[in-house]
Amino acid sequence: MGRSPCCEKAHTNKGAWTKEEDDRLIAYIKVHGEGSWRSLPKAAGLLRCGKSCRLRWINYLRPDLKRGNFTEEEEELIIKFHGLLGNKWSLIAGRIPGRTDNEIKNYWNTHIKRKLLSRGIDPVTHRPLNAVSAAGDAAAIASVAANPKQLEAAAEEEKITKGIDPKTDKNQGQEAREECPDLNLELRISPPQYTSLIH
DNA sequence: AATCCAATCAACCGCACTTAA
DNA sequence: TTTAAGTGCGGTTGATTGGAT
Repeated sequence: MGRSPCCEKAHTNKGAWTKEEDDRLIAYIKVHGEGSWRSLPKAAGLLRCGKSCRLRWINYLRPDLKRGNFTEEEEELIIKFHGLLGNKWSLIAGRIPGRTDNEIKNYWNTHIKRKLLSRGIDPVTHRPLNAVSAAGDAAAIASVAANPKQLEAAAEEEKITKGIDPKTDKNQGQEAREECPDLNLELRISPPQYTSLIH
């Protein structure tokens, strides 16, 4: 038969959360803190699986979440970090305070992707869609050159953050190898008009 | 007024990765 | 060292909403 679900409990709620469930989850985490997601639902008296509780907390109930539309600045940051990191939504979210990976991913797929396409930019490679125009490339490269420090700093900080934790030492090299090699070759960002906003 | 259709986004699923035993 | 349990990520789905016909 089908693969067993993450929680084999038969009477487990799914779908949208009710106010009561939210309140229970918030109250429980206020007292006991985050984590131990698997045992949390039972302890908190919730008929949910741990994954569902974690997701609800991380993406919606956490008190440090920003609400409302993305600002121009946030959007530009997302585009830049996506150009740098690809679809590493949690890494991108780590650089945009108060925003979650899910939120950023949704926003990318519904708004930014479309916007880039309409500008003739490939949302995957961040390069011009059509025949590679030397002029277009030059402009894109120039706009990166306008603020390369910010991007470098982001990449560097990422490494440092991981490096501080001795447990992740082993993985660090691997990850760095995955993310950094083509940094300078493939990086493209949107038109120069935005660089003024960043400075 | 009724129906269709596209956009949005909260939530789910499967799997890769990490940690504990 | 191996293995099992736990956690987090990214892709995807589906209910809802709002605009168009």
